[in-house]
Parts: sequence; structure tokens; C-alpha cells
Amino acid sequence: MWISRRTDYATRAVLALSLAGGTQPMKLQELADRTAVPLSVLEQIMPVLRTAGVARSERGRSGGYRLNHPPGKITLETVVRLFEGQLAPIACATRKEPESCSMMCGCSLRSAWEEIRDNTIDLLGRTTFADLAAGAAGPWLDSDQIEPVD
Amino acid sequence: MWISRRTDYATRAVLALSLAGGTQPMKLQELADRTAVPLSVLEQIMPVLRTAGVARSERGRSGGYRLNHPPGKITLETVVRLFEGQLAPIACATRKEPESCSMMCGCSLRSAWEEIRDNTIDLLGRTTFADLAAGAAGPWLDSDQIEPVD
DNA sequence: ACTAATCTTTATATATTCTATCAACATTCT
DNA sequence: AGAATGTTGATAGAATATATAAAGATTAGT
Repeated sequence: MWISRRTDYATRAVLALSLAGGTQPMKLQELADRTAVPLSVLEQIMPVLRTAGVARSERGRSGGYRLNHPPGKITLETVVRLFEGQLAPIACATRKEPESCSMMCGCSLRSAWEEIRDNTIDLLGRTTFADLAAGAAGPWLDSDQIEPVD
Repeated sequence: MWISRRTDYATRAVLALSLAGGTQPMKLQELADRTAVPLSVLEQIMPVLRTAGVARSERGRSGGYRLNHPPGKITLETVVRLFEGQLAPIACATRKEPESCSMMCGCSLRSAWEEIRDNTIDLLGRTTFADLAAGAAGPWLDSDQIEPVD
């Protein structure tokens, strides 16, 4: 239970934008409705995605968000890392600057944590939002995607 | 970064007891020294392991803790679950009673979270403390293990 | 019996993080 | 000019994690 609400929200938002096609920007309000994320929270999350180059925004009356790259170029790892930081399950097993172990033995637990870390990163890195979009189902795919927003 | 301090401490303690052999109980104070865990925290952690049947204790002057089963019968999963609860990375991907998804589509993200969950549980379930003890190295294995405590 | 050593249990304080909301601001289009 | 939209920063509230301390219960040894 380590994926925070924000990370959950962010991945939902990127999936929603992936499904939308990107021919026109999607408003925060609609994104909030589709992903069931509070608008006020999206207001904090989307700028992070924008700054990281994952999404792109337009302001003003016909503004909104769209992806900055094709969904196939955006991995789950990219988005999750933005909000979770280190993906190792424990500080002594990070790839960069692991915290030194204060235990009185060559602690073999670290190998186990590292293996979990590698499995996790591998899967997140292999999964693109094109994959996720292909696996999605429901109301969006049929009509809403084409229907104009206004 | 989802393994809490308590879980870390608990796994260290079980590893320490695994390395000790179990011919005599180990005092909380010594366990604290070997694992670099504050004694006051071990006082909370060890009863949990005891109640769960992982460890067994003896009180009084020559008391202390030892494992209740051979290390090969105790998996990392058992200990981690005691302190972390659900192992799924997110509430919608638990094996029992997953939280329903409020998103407006058949959310394909869940499959990814489930895959991470399964990888993680599989690895934790396969790893016993006998495996970990075999991989350990350092001062304990040479002398301390045999040396009487008092 | 008494005492000392040890585990047991409970209460509590502190810090940290997470979550959500709101308000003021900047930009764009009509 | 005005309305709709994204941008930013402040903040409050809740939940969780962590550590400490104190009082109790049990056992071993004398």
C-alpha cells in the first residue's frame, strides 16, 4: 500500500489523456470528472506533469491539458517516479546512495529488498500508457472520446 | 519506500534469531544491540511476533526470545504481513476486498498494480529466513553465535 | 520469602507526511 | 473589457509513524 493518492491520481490523469487522443486539450474540470479526482488536487498534480514534460497545457478560454508525447513513449515508471521518488521498498536498497545498514551483520535482507525493487522498476518501465490505453474499457472508448466537450 | 521502520526492525530481529541458532533464548537487550534497533521499540515489536507464533519467549532472569519454528519454515512474507498488512501497492489491487475504482473507465491500471503485487508477494513468500541466514556474513557467524551471552 | 532480571502492556508525546481546500494571480479568447 | 481557464502558494486537518517512558507480571536464584 505504497502508491500514494497523488500518484494514483496522476496515473489516472495520464491514462485519461491517453484515451482522449490529444486532438484537443482537455479541461481540468473534465479531467477531474473522468478520473474522479478532486479538481483542487488536480490543480496541484497537473503542473508537476507539465514541468516534467509529460503533459502540455494551454491557458485561456479554450485551454486545457494534453499529452506532450505519444502514450507509447510514456511509461508508468516516469509518472510514478515523479510523485513517489525512490521506488526501492526501503532506504537501504535504493540504487543511488543507499542508506548504510547499521545492523551488526552483512545484512542479507537487502538482497531481498533489491530484488523487489528491480522487479517493480522493471515492470513499471516496461508498461507504457499505450499498453494501458489498449487494456482500458468502458464509456470513454465508445462515444465520449469523439464527442466535443462543449 | 514502503517498508516501514517497524517492518525493517522485525525482519532484522527474526534474522538475528535465525543466526543465533536457538539453543538458548536471546535477551531483548542483546537483540537490540545486534540489530541496531532501539530497545523500547523492540519491546513493542517482539510481542507481535510472539502472538503470531513466529517467536516464543521466556520470562524471568534467564528469559529471552527464540524462534518458534526452524528458519526454513518462516518466510519474509509472514513477517512483513504482520506489520504492513496488505501488500498490494494500492487499495484497488488487494486480493481480498479490493476497493472499487471510481474512475470512469474499466481502469487498466489495476492490472499493473496487481502484477507488482503478485511479483512482490511471490518473492516474499519464496524467501525463508534460512535463505537469508545463509546469505548473511559478518561478526555474528564466527564467534558471537557460540559465545555465551553472560 | 525476597530480590533482581527479564518480558508485557499501556499511555503518550512528537514529528512527519498526506490530503484537500481555498484564494489570489496570470493568460488567453471572444 | 470580461469570462474562462490554467498557475501558484498558503494553510488547515487528518492520519500515520516513531520513539519513549512508566507501571505491571513472571521467573530464577538466593
